[in-house]
Amino acid sequence: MIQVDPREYELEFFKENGFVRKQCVKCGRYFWTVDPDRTVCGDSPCVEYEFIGNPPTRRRYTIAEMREEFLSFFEKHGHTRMKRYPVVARWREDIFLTIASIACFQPHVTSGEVPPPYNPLVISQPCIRLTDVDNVGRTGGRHLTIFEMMAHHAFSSKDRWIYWKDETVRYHHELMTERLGIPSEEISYIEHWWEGGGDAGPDVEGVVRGLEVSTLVFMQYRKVNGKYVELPLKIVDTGYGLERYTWLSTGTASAFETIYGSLVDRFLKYAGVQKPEDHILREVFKFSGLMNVEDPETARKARGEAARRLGLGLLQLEQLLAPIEKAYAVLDHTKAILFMLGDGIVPSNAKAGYLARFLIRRALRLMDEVGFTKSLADLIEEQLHYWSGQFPEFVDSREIILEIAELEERKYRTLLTQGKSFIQRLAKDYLAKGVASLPLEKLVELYDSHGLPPTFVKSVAEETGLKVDIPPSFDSLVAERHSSSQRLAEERPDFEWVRGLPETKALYYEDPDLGEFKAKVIYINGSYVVLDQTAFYPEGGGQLPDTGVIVGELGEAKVLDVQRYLGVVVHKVDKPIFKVGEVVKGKVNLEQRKHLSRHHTATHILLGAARRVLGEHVWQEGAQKEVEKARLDVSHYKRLTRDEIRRIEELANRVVMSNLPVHTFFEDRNAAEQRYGFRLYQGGVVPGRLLRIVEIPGWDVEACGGIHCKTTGEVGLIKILRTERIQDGVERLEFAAGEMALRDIWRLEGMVEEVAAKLEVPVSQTPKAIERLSSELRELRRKVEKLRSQLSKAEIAKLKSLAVPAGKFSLYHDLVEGADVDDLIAIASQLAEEDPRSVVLLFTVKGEKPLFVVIAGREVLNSGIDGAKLAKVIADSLEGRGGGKRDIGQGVGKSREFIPEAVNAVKKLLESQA
RNA sequence: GGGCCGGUAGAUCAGCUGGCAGAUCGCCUGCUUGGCAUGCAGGAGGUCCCGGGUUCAAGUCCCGGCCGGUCCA
Repeated sequence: MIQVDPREYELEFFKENGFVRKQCVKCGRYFWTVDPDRTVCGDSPCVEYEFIGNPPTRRRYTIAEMREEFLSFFEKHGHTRMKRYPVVARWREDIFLTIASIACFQPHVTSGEVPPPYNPLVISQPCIRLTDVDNVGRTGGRHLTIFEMMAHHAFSSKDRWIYWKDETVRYHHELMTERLGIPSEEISYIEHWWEGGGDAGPDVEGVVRGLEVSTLVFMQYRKVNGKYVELPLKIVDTGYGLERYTWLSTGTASAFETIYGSLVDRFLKYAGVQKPEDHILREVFKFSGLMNVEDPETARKARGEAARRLGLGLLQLEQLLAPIEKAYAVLDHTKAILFMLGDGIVPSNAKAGYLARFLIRRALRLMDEVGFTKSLADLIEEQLHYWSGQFPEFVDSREIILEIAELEERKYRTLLTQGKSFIQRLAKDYLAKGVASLPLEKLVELYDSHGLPPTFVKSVAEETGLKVDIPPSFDSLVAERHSSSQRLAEERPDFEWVRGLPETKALYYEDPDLGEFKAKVIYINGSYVVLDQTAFYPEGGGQLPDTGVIVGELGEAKVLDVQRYLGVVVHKVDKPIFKVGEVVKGKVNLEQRKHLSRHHTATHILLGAARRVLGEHVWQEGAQKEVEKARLDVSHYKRLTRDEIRRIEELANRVVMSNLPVHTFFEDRNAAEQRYGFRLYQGGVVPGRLLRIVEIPGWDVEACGGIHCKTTGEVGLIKILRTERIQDGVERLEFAAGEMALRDIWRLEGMVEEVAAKLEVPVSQTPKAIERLSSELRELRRKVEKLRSQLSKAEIAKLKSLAVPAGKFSLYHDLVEGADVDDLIAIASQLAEEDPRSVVLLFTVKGEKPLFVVIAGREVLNSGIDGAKLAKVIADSLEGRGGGKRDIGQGVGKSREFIPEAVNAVKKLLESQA
């Protein structure tokens, strides 16, 4: 803990209103209060939840009422009310989920690069945090995976001062006391230091009757190499827990009754769970502030105290609580899943999609443990209905949300049934081998590779009789398997040297058809040239860079690569023939540029088509535009059907034929976000205050730096070449546009023609011809099979009359021309079985070399001569190689001339066994 | 993005350290029965995912690809 200057917390507001600074006798933290007699901070665990059954507010609130109370309060105080952001943080590359209201404004607003959309502003932002997932349900609602963080934010700079600590606490206090009616002396402000995501600052935590309801953070430092550097902005980052405020106002036993109202009883009914009496729950959850599931000791203490007061045994109490805790967690998880799917996350084995799947599987597991009679989709539908008044946006995507939920449940069920039989087989194997308990390594593998949780493995395996121990360190063992996997970052040339150069004027934006331009060389670094302006498009947005030439006084140099760094365009040329100050002429390969821009515009058209055919959950997950072809990765929860691909293709080509204009323009980030929403960020994170917008009116709008056609008609034919599933939940469309599409059709045509030529039929008859060919092949195979067995029978009959005596055994041998090894094996094995006192040695010839198979009868085997031994002897005589095992020997020799020698060798060997 | 696991008959899967491709269910035929369920006997059904390589010999080992699953960030 760092030493914080106590003056950070000395606010005018505290002084004016008679607050005193005290140190909690229990936890030692400093806090501010108007009650001079207070000795404890008022937070749990120093006190229990005193608001349960005894709310301090003037009246009870519902979630919707509390949210409105908060938003309108700050609106009245000059804050602009903002719409919520999605729970999936598509505008950020460092986190997948929106974990706090301030996350909406990071990194561009908090860094000072982009001004906030409104200042000051107020928002109620749904947030998802999976870090406390194990606590959900057990702590009565203190931990939730999904919650709304109500917040007022103010971003102050030297030029524009909004407000800072004093006003923040004033607002907070006024809301608590005057609006909600909480007595001033019940509110404590605990001094605290906050750090997160590299930013830091002092904060105070607002606490009432044991419940921490708000955190008021004053972000003002950035931590660089362990030192605190002042930020250009002073940021008021508050967090008011909507669910906690509402809970505080109702004083129900747990927060779940407050948040989910009528849903609680419905879910309990579906689960067949009898709710423990209210006084029991109240006693229990009064102590939930003490609990942290990761530390079993705290849980034991909290539950122990509740059990003592209730006069129950600890075990008895835990058993009583287990089902309802799980039902509570299901309530929470299904809401979080609704928001995740509703905001467009497609469950997957990677990225944000994985988090959705993780939570879905956890919900299903809990549902099974409690015994829910409804499906996950049913429960999510109930949630959708329950929240539809406050979040009407989910109603439109209802069908897709439910379909995904059904699909995920089905996948999970298959995993379990298949996993179950897999574990049973495994258990039997181990038991048969005399192993009494499952090796730990196998347990880890079952989870890591097959997704089978250790508790599940244990219950299945122990039914079969195999013991399973789950060590407490299980999770870290899994982590260990993944520790050696860091990939090296892709080598990129270091362009740090451009720092300080003026930004290059981008002629390619002003006129995409500009092929020739004059410019001044302003810097040279080896083979890298920087000009004052350029028409060469640098690589970006998945679009490859332009090529062409730069002509100077000493001649012409090819442009091999073009990159942009800090607004400076760097041209890599093949010959360093320029000097600073020289005026040069650039010539862009417009032919190639045209292909790239067709592919780029086609990508936008296709994305719009995919969204219309597949649904609103479709997002661009990646794209690349090359000269010959391009690819677009989109999120979707199942494989594309042929029909869907056709419909996308058809729709896209209609847009082409409608010849819509393609508008490109720069717009202020906030204005663009308000106007078009987050759909803008298809290509990923885009920095900067101004966004370049590419709009195909009525079809698609994206923030995109690429070069586009001026109308959709210029794109020409769009042809999807193939689709590929690059990971669960992401489909890749490979396509070509314009001339390149034509070329691909030619390529396909060529292939069909080639096939037809080889089949010697017209193109139109190729399918039939192939069908005939393959059925003929099958027919012939059968015939060959039959003939072979006839051959074998004949050979057996022939051999029977040719037995050669060899000591007390006999030897059958022959060279079967035209047979292959499989035939020899069939013949030999039957003969050897019929005559157990024999050895069968058969040859065939492949090329010049003799192949042999040898099989010994049962009694010969008993005498110690087996296939392996025989093969060795034979191979030696043939000067070849061979081997085998007891049942069979085979090998190859150098020349067929040695065959008699080999036969002799075997004969001698048999005779020697007198 | 990375790790791990898997792909064998219509389905579920065996197949060890390379050496004759299997089991169960389902399907077909016959028998048992008044009919059905069942039972018994027989039978059909295979590009061992694809392409290379190693080897006397590859479902098995190695490399590449395709497809599926799963875990982690």
